[in-house]
Amino acid sequence: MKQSLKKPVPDPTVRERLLTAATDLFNRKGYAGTSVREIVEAAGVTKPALYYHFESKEGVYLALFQETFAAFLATLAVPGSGAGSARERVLDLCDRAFQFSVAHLPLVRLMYAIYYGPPQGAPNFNFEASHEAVQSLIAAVVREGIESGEFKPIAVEDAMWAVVGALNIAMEVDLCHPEQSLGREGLARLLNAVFDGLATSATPLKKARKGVRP
Amino acid sequence: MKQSLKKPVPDPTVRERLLTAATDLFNRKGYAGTSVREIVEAAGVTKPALYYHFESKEGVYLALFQETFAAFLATLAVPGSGAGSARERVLDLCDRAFQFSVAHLPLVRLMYAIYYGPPQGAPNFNFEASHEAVQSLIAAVVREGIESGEFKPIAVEDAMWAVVGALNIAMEVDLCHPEQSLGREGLARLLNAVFDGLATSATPLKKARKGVRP
DNA sequence: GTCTATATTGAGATAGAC
DNA sequence: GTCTATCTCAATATAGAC
Repeated sequence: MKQSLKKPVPDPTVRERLLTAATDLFNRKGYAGTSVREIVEAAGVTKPALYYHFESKEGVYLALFQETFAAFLATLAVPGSGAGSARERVLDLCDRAFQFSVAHLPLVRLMYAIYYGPPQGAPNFNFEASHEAVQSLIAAVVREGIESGEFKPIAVEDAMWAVVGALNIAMEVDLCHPEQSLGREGLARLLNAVFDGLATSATPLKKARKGVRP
Repeated sequence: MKQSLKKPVPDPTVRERLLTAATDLFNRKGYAGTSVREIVEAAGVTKPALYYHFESKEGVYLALFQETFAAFLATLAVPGSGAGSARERVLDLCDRAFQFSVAHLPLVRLMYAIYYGPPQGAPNFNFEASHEAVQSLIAAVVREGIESGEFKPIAVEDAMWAVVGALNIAMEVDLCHPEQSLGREGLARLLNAVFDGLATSATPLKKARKGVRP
C-alpha cells in the first residue's frame, strides 16, 4: 500500500488519461454502459492503475465532477474580480465562467446527459450546488450594483436571471453548435445588450401591467 | 390499413395513453431500455394496439416529437401575435412558448435527455429545426423592432439571443426546479428587464471597448 | 480447456378472430 | 380498434464433442 491518505503527488499523466478516457466513454456509452475494462484500455493502462488512483468506477466519476467543480469555483474566485464597476465585474465573472465551460465541453456535456438522462446507477453528485454557487456569485455583484445605484432597483433575482440567461445561452450554443459559437466577444455583446436594454426608450406595455394575457 | 394520411379522428384515449406511457418510460429508462411490452402494459393495452396506431416503437417515438413540435409551432402562430409593438409581440411569443413548455415538461425533459445523452438507437429527430423555428420567429419580430426604431440598432442576432436566453432560462428553471418557477409573470419581468436594461445609464466599460480581457 | 452446436430467452412485429 | 396467439430474429447461455 504505497498510497497514504495524503496523496503523495500521484502521477498526473495516468490519472489524467483515466479521467479523460472516462469522460469520453461516459459521454458515448453512458455511465452504466461503460465498463472499467473499457476505461483502462482507452487510457492505455491496466485495471490496478485505476483502482490505485480512484477507489472504484464510482470514484472516477465523482473525482471527475468534484475536481472540475472545485477548479471552476477557483477560476471564478481569482483575484481581480473584485474591482471595477458592477457591470465590469459581472462581465468578468461571466467571461471566466464561459471560458471555463468552453475549455471543459466534454464534461459539461456529460453533466447535461447525467442531469437530464435516465438513472444509470451513477453516484449522486450535487449539480445544483455548482449552479447555485455561480448564481449566488452573480447575484451578489448584481445586488451591489443595485445598491450603489449603478443598476435599476429591480428584484435582484430578476436581474440575476437576466445575466445567467445570457451566460447560459452562450454556453449552450457553444455546447450544441460550436461552429456558431458566440465567443467571448459575443457573450460580452450579449451582456452589454442586457445591461443597456434592447429598447430605445423604457416604454413598458401600453395596456394593463398587472397580469399577463387573460 | 384503414388509417389514411388524413387521420380520420383516431380514438384519442388509447393513442394518448400510449404516448404518455412511452414518454414516461423513455424518461425513466431511456429509449433503448424501454420495451414495447412495458409501454403497452403501462398504457393498459396490448401490443397490436400500439402497432395499429403507430407502425413501430420508432413510430411512437417519432410521433411523440413530430406531433408535439407541430402543436408547438401552431401555438406560436396563433392569431393575435401579429399586433402591437415589437415588445408586446416578443412578450406574447415568449409567453406562448413558455406556457407550452410548462404544459409539456416530460417531453421537454426527454428532448434534453436524447439530445445530450448517449446514442440509444433512437431514430433521428431534427431537434435543431424546432429551435431554429422559434429563434427565427423571435428574430423576425426583433428585426422589425429595430427597423422601426423601437429597438436599438444592434445586431439582430445579439438581440435575439438576449431574448432567447431569458426564455430559455425560464424554461429550464421550470424543468429543473418547478418549485421555484418564475412563472409567466416572472418571464415577463425578465423580458422587460432585458428590454429596459439593467443599468440606470448606458455607461459601457470605462476602459478599452475592443477585445475582452487581455 | 476450447470450440461448436443447440437451447433459451426476450426483443420487435404480425395474422386473423371478434 | 382491440384482442389472442403466434412468428422471426438476435443475443446469450449452455451442453457436449474434441
